[in-house]
Amino acid sequence: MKLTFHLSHPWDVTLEEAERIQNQYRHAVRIAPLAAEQLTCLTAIAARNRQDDILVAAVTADVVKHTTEIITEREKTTFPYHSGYLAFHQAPAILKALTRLNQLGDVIIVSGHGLAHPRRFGLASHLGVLLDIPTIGCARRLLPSNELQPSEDPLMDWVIDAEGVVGIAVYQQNSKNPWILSIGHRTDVDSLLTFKYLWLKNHRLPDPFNLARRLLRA
DNA sequence: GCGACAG
DNA sequence: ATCTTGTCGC
Repeated sequence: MKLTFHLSHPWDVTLEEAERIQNQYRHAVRIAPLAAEQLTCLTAIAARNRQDDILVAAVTADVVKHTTEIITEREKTTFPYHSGYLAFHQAPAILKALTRLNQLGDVIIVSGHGLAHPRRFGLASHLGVLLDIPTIGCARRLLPSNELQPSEDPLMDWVIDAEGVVGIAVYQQNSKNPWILSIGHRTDVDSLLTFKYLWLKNHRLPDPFNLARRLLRA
C-alpha cells in the first residue's frame, strides 16, 4: 500500500537530533475521539530487534469483512535502542512493513508507547503523526515519566504524567501486570476505553495485536 | 535481598 | 526483545 507522509524527517541522526525532532514533532499530535465504528478494522504492529535487524509483524484484521492480513518484514536498523527513542530504532522497518499491507486499519495499535513518554512522543505517536493516521500505543511497562493512578474500576488504572491523563492501564484476567494503552495520534482516552471494551469482549476473531506479537517468535 | 527506562 | 522455567512485593 502506498503510504502518504504527512511529515517526514531523517532517521539517521544522533541522539541529540532525535530528541530535537521529538520536541518539534510532538506538537503535531492531535487528540481526537474515535467512534466504535472506526474500530472495526485494526492494524497491529509489533517489532523486536535481532542483531542489527528489526523484525516486524503487521496484522490487519477486519471484523466486518472477516479478513486477516499478515505481513512480516526484516530491515536493518542504524539507530541503537535507547529508552525513550524506540521510534528511531524501529520506525523505518515498521514503515517498510506497512507499505506491504494491502489494507490499513482504521486505527493502528503499536507495540510501544504513545503519549506515555517523557516528551509525550512515543513510537505510536510518532508513526501516527508522520502518516496522519489514528494510533494507539500498547506497552508492557511504564516509562519513569509516567505513573498509574487508581480508577473506580479495579481492573483499570489511569496512566498519568505531570500534565494529566495520557492513557489507561488494563489488568487482564487478574494479572498483576497491566497493559499500558496510551493515546497515539488522533485518538483520545474515550477511544482507549472503547478499544478496551472491544478488545476484551471480542474473543470470536483473532486478536491482531496478540497475533503480531506471536509472529515475532518465529 | 536485587532490580525495577517501551522494543 | 532475550536469558531465566515452580515463589511475591514495597
